[in-house]
Amino acid sequence: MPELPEVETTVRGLARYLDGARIARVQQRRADLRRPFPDGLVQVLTGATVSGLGRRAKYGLVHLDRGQTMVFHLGMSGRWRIEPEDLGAHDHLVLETDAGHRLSLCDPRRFGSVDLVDSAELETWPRFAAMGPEPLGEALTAAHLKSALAGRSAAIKLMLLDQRIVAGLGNIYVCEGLFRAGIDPRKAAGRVSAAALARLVPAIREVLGEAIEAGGSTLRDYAQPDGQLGYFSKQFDVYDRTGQPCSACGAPVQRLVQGGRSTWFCARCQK
DNA sequence: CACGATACCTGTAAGC
DNA sequence: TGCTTACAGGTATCGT
Repeated sequence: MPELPEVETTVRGLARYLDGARIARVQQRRADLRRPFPDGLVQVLTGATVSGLGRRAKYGLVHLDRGQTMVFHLGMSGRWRIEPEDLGAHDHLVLETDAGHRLSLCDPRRFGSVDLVDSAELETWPRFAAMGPEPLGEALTAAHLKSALAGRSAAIKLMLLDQRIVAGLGNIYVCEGLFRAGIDPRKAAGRVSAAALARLVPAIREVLGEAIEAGGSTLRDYAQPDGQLGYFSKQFDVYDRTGQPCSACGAPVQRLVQGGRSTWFCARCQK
Protein backbone atom coordinates (compact mmCIF):
# COMPACT_ATOMS: atom_id res chain seq x y z
CA MET A 1 0.00 0.00 0.00
CA PRO A 2 2.40 2.61 -1.08
CA GLU A 3 1.07 5.88 0.21
CA LEU A 4 3.26 8.39 1.93
CA PRO A 5 3.84 6.38 5.15
CA GLU A 6 4.77 3.28 3.19
CA VAL A 7 7.17 5.21 0.99
CA GLU A 8 8.72 6.80 4.07
CA THR A 9 9.08 3.38 5.67
CA THR A 10 10.56 1.99 2.47
CA VAL A 11 13.11 4.79 2.21
CA ARG A 12 14.18 4.30 5.82
CA GLY A 13 14.51 0.58 5.25
CA LEU A 14 16.51 1.03 2.06
CA ALA A 15 18.81 3.47 3.82
CA ARG A 16 20.10 0.68 6.05
CA TYR A 17 21.52 -1.06 3.01
CA LEU A 18 22.17 1.82 0.60
CA ASP A 19 23.18 4.91 2.53
CA GLY A 20 26.91 5.37 1.93
CA ALA A 21 27.10 2.13 -0.01
CA ARG A 22 28.64 1.64 -3.42
CA ILE A 23 26.44 -0.03 -6.01
CA ALA A 24 28.50 -2.83 -7.49
CA ARG A 25 26.05 -4.45 -9.87
CA VAL A 26 22.77 -3.46 -11.50
CA GLN A 27 20.31 -5.59 -13.39
CA GLN A 28 17.51 -3.95 -15.35
CA ARG A 29 15.23 -6.80 -16.32
CA ARG A 30 12.76 -5.08 -18.64
CA ALA A 31 12.55 -1.86 -20.63
CA ASP A 32 9.76 -0.06 -18.78
CA LEU A 33 7.33 0.24 -15.92
CA ARG A 34 4.65 2.92 -16.41
CA ARG A 35 7.28 4.71 -18.48
CA PRO A 36 10.53 3.48 -19.98
CA PHE A 37 13.43 3.25 -17.56
CA PRO A 38 15.71 6.25 -18.20
CA ASP A 39 18.44 5.95 -20.81
CA GLY A 40 21.73 5.00 -19.21
CA LEU A 41 20.21 4.02 -15.87
CA VAL A 42 22.38 0.95 -15.45
CA GLN A 43 25.57 2.85 -16.35
CA VAL A 44 24.75 5.72 -14.01
CA LEU A 45 23.99 3.42 -11.08
CA THR A 46 26.83 0.97 -11.56
CA GLY A 47 29.81 2.02 -9.49
CA ALA A 48 28.00 5.00 -7.97
CA THR A 49 28.01 5.62 -4.23
CA VAL A 50 24.73 6.53 -2.55
CA SER A 51 25.14 9.84 -0.77
CA GLY A 52 21.73 9.83 0.89
CA LEU A 53 18.06 8.93 0.61
CA GLY A 54 14.91 10.98 0.86
CA ARG A 55 11.24 11.27 0.00
CA ARG A 56 9.03 13.80 -1.74
CA ALA A 57 5.30 13.05 -1.54
CA LYS A 58 5.02 9.39 -2.66
CA TYR A 59 8.35 9.41 -4.47
CA GLY A 60 11.49 7.86 -3.00
CA LEU A 61 14.84 9.55 -3.67
CA VAL A 62 18.22 7.84 -3.92
CA HIS A 63 20.92 10.50 -4.21
CA LEU A 64 24.11 9.48 -5.98
CA ASP A 65 27.60 10.92 -5.68
CA ARG A 66 27.47 11.60 -9.41
CA GLY A 67 25.12 14.56 -9.05
CA GLN A 68 22.03 12.65 -10.03
CA THR A 69 19.14 11.26 -8.04
CA MET A 70 17.21 8.12 -8.84
CA VAL A 71 13.54 8.96 -8.22
CA PHE A 72 11.25 5.98 -7.81
CA HIS A 73 7.50 5.67 -7.45
CA LEU A 74 5.86 2.46 -6.23
CA GLY A 75 2.55 2.96 -8.03
CA MET A 76 -0.16 0.65 -6.69
CA SER A 77 1.78 -2.54 -6.22
CA GLY A 78 5.46 -1.66 -5.98
CA ARG A 79 7.79 -2.65 -3.17
CA TRP A 80 11.47 -3.23 -2.58
CA ARG A 81 12.53 -6.75 -1.70
CA ILE A 82 15.52 -7.18 0.57
CA GLU A 83 17.85 -10.07 -0.18
CA PRO A 84 15.34 -11.88 -2.42
CA GLU A 85 15.99 -15.60 -2.58
CA ASP A 86 14.84 -15.91 -6.17
CA LEU A 87 13.95 -13.30 -8.71
CA GLY A 88 10.47 -13.51 -10.20
CA ALA A 89 8.71 -12.08 -13.21
CA HIS A 90 8.02 -8.84 -11.36
CA ASP A 91 11.51 -8.07 -10.09
CA HIS A 92 12.36 -5.34 -12.57
CA LEU A 93 15.43 -3.61 -11.19
CA VAL A 94 18.02 -5.33 -8.99
CA LEU A 95 20.85 -3.57 -7.17
CA GLU A 96 23.76 -5.24 -5.44
CA THR A 97 26.07 -3.31 -3.14
CA ASP A 98 29.77 -3.77 -2.51
CA ALA A 99 28.81 -5.27 0.85
CA GLY A 100 26.88 -7.95 -1.01
CA HIS A 101 23.36 -6.82 -0.20
CA ARG A 102 20.82 -7.34 -2.94
CA LEU A 103 17.71 -5.18 -3.35
CA SER A 104 14.98 -5.64 -5.92
CA LEU A 105 12.27 -3.26 -7.09
CA CYS A 106 9.28 -5.52 -7.56
CA ASP A 107 6.07 -4.16 -9.11
CA PRO A 108 3.52 -6.60 -10.56
CA ARG A 109 1.16 -4.00 -11.99
CA ARG A 110 3.97 -1.77 -13.23
CA PHE A 111 2.20 1.48 -12.35
CA GLY A 112 5.43 2.61 -10.72
CA SER A 113 8.28 4.52 -12.29
CA VAL A 114 12.01 5.21 -12.09
CA ASP A 115 13.60 8.47 -13.24
CA LEU A 116 17.04 10.04 -13.12
CA VAL A 117 17.04 13.72 -12.20
CA ASP A 118 19.94 16.14 -11.64
CA SER A 119 20.08 16.45 -7.87
CA ALA A 120 20.41 20.23 -8.04
CA GLU A 121 17.24 20.47 -10.12
CA LEU A 122 14.91 18.27 -8.11
CA GLU A 123 12.77 21.15 -6.94
CA THR A 124 12.16 22.32 -10.47
CA TRP A 125 11.63 18.85 -11.88
CA PRO A 126 8.17 19.27 -13.46
CA ARG A 127 6.50 16.51 -11.46
CA PHE A 128 7.70 18.04 -8.21
CA ALA A 129 7.26 21.67 -9.20
CA ALA A 130 3.52 21.15 -9.69
CA MET A 131 3.01 19.62 -6.25
CA GLY A 132 1.36 21.11 -3.22
CA PRO A 133 2.90 21.10 0.25
CA GLU A 134 4.06 18.04 2.15
CA PRO A 135 1.33 17.02 4.59
CA LEU A 136 3.88 16.63 7.41
CA GLY A 137 5.57 19.95 6.70
CA GLU A 138 4.95 23.43 8.02
CA ALA A 139 3.43 24.58 4.74
CA LEU A 140 0.28 22.52 5.17
CA THR A 141 -2.02 24.79 7.14
CA ALA A 142 -5.76 25.33 7.36
CA ALA A 143 -5.17 28.68 5.62
CA HIS A 144 -3.44 26.96 2.70
CA LEU A 145 -6.34 24.54 2.33
CA LYS A 146 -8.90 27.32 2.62
CA SER A 147 -7.39 29.26 -0.25
CA ALA A 148 -6.51 26.22 -2.37
CA LEU A 149 -10.06 24.89 -2.08
CA ALA A 150 -11.92 28.20 -2.34
CA GLY A 151 -14.67 28.04 -4.92
CA ARG A 152 -14.06 24.39 -5.75
CA SER A 153 -17.21 22.36 -6.24
CA ALA A 154 -15.60 18.92 -6.37
CA ALA A 155 -15.94 16.71 -3.30
CA ILE A 156 -13.38 17.31 -0.55
CA LYS A 157 -12.36 13.64 -0.79
CA LEU A 158 -11.36 14.06 -4.42
CA MET A 159 -9.60 17.36 -3.86
CA LEU A 160 -7.43 15.85 -1.13
CA LEU A 161 -6.31 13.15 -3.55
CA ASP A 162 -5.14 15.89 -5.95
CA GLN A 163 -1.38 16.10 -5.43
CA ARG A 164 -1.44 19.80 -6.39
CA ILE A 165 -3.47 20.59 -3.27
CA VAL A 166 -1.53 18.37 -0.83
CA ALA A 167 1.27 16.10 -2.01
CA GLY A 168 1.38 12.58 -0.66
CA LEU A 169 -2.12 11.64 0.42
CA GLY A 170 -3.75 8.55 -1.09
CA ASN A 171 -7.07 6.81 -0.75
CA ILE A 172 -6.49 5.25 2.66
CA TYR A 173 -5.24 8.29 4.52
CA VAL A 174 -7.73 10.68 2.95
CA CYS A 175 -10.55 8.43 4.18
CA GLU A 176 -8.97 8.14 7.61
CA GLY A 177 -8.17 11.84 7.89
CA LEU A 178 -11.70 12.90 6.96
CA PHE A 179 -13.10 10.47 9.50
CA ARG A 180 -10.92 11.83 12.28
CA ALA A 181 -11.83 15.39 11.38
CA GLY A 182 -15.55 14.54 11.17
CA ILE A 183 -15.92 15.80 7.60
CA ASP A 184 -18.34 14.30 5.06
CA PRO A 185 -16.23 13.14 2.09
CA ARG A 186 -19.03 14.20 -0.32
CA LYS A 187 -19.01 17.81 0.79
CA ALA A 188 -17.99 20.37 -1.84
CA ALA A 189 -14.39 21.31 -1.06
CA GLY A 190 -15.11 25.03 -1.18
CA ARG A 191 -17.88 24.69 1.40
CA VAL A 192 -15.84 22.96 4.09
CA SER A 193 -15.67 25.41 6.99
CA ALA A 194 -12.47 26.95 8.29
CA ALA A 195 -13.10 25.20 11.60
CA ALA A 196 -13.35 21.82 9.86
CA LEU A 197 -10.15 22.46 7.90
CA ALA A 198 -8.46 23.41 11.16
CA ARG A 199 -9.41 19.96 12.49
CA LEU A 200 -8.37 18.26 9.25
CA VAL A 201 -4.73 19.39 9.27
CA PRO A 202 -3.80 17.80 12.61
CA ALA A 203 -5.99 14.79 11.80
CA ILE A 204 -3.99 14.13 8.64
CA ARG A 205 -0.71 14.58 10.46
CA GLU A 206 -1.73 12.20 13.23
CA VAL A 207 -2.92 9.46 10.90
CA LEU A 208 0.22 9.64 8.78
CA GLY A 209 2.46 9.82 11.83
CA GLU A 210 0.88 6.75 13.40
CA ALA A 211 1.18 4.84 10.15
CA ILE A 212 4.86 5.69 9.84
CA GLU A 213 5.37 4.53 13.42
CA ALA A 214 3.54 1.29 12.69
CA GLY A 215 5.80 0.78 9.69
CA GLY A 216 8.85 1.67 11.67
CA SER A 217 7.97 -0.82 14.34
CA THR A 218 7.97 -3.61 11.78
CA LEU A 219 11.19 -2.43 10.15
CA ARG A 220 13.27 -4.87 12.11
CA ASP A 221 11.44 -7.67 10.31
CA TYR A 222 12.71 -6.31 7.03
CA ALA A 223 16.23 -7.23 8.01
CA GLN A 224 15.26 -10.88 7.51
CA PRO A 225 16.10 -12.52 4.20
CA ASP A 226 13.51 -11.75 1.55
CA GLY A 227 11.91 -9.06 3.68
CA GLN A 228 9.76 -6.64 1.81
CA LEU A 229 9.53 -2.90 2.05
CA GLY A 230 6.31 -1.17 1.14
CA TYR A 231 3.66 -3.05 3.05
CA PHE A 232 2.76 -3.14 6.70
CA SER A 233 -0.42 -3.63 8.65
CA LYS A 234 -2.20 -0.87 10.44
CA GLN A 235 -5.60 -0.76 12.04
CA PHE A 236 -7.93 1.61 10.23
CA ASP A 237 -11.12 3.26 11.49
CA VAL A 238 -13.02 3.23 8.21
CA TYR A 239 -10.85 2.06 5.30
CA ASP A 240 -12.13 -1.25 3.89
CA ARG A 241 -14.55 -1.66 6.82
CA THR A 242 -17.90 -1.66 5.01
CA GLY A 243 -20.71 -2.62 7.38
CA GLN A 244 -18.50 -2.86 10.43
CA PRO A 245 -19.30 -0.63 13.40
CA CYS A 246 -17.82 2.85 13.50
CA SER A 247 -15.13 2.96 16.17
CA ALA A 248 -16.66 6.15 17.57
CA CYS A 249 -20.45 5.68 17.43
CA GLY A 250 -21.09 2.09 16.36
CA ALA A 251 -23.07 2.97 13.23
CA PRO A 252 -22.14 0.79 10.23
CA VAL A 253 -19.30 2.13 8.11
CA GLN A 254 -20.54 2.96 4.62
CA ARG A 255 -18.83 2.61 1.24
CA LEU A 256 -19.44 4.81 -1.78
CA VAL A 257 -17.66 5.44 -5.06
CA GLN A 258 -16.16 8.81 -5.89
CA GLY A 259 -14.11 9.41 -9.00
CA GLY A 260 -14.23 5.68 -9.63
CA ARG A 261 -12.63 4.82 -6.30
CA SER A 262 -14.03 3.60 -3.00
CA THR A 263 -14.63 5.96 -0.11
CA TRP A 264 -15.43 4.64 3.36
CA PHE A 265 -17.00 6.86 6.01
CA CYS A 266 -19.39 7.08 8.95
CA ALA A 267 -22.51 8.98 7.94
CA ARG A 268 -23.29 9.74 11.58
CA CYS A 269 -19.88 11.09 12.60
CA GLN A 270 -18.96 12.89 9.38
CA LYS A 271 -21.03 15.98 8.52
C1' DC B 1 -10.03 25.74 -16.55
C1' DA B 2 -12.66 22.43 -13.70
C1' DC B 3 -14.28 18.10 -13.51
C1' DG B 4 -15.46 13.27 -14.52
C1' DA B 5 -14.38 9.16 -17.04
C1' DT B 6 -11.13 6.13 -18.78
C1' DA B 7 -6.73 3.80 -19.49
C1' DC B 8 -2.66 1.57 -17.92
C1' DC B 9 -1.49 -3.94 -15.84
C1' DT B 10 -1.64 -7.97 -12.91
C1' DG B 11 -3.23 -10.51 -8.95
C1' DT B 12 -6.76 -11.94 -5.83
C1' DA B 13 -11.19 -12.95 -4.07
C1' DA B 14 -15.96 -13.65 -4.67
C1' DG B 15 -19.85 -15.35 -7.28
C1' DC B 16 -21.92 -18.72 -10.36
C1' DT C 1 -12.94 -27.32 -10.12
C1' DG C 2 -13.31 -23.86 -13.60
C1' DC C 3 -14.82 -19.41 -15.59
C1' DT C 4 -16.20 -14.57 -15.07
C1' DT C 5 -16.43 -10.39 -12.72
C1' DA C 6 -15.19 -6.81 -9.55
C1' DC C 7 -11.81 -4.53 -7.31
C1' DA C 8 -7.08 -3.07 -5.44
C1' DG C 9 -2.48 1.40 -2.28
C1' DG C 10 -1.82 5.90 -8.28
C1' DT C 11 -1.35 8.93 -12.02
C1' DA C 12 -1.84 10.67 -16.83
C1' DT C 13 -4.73 11.89 -20.37
C1' DC C 14 -8.84 12.70 -22.81
C1' DG C 15 -13.43 14.38 -23.41
C1' DT C 16 -17.18 17.66 -22.06
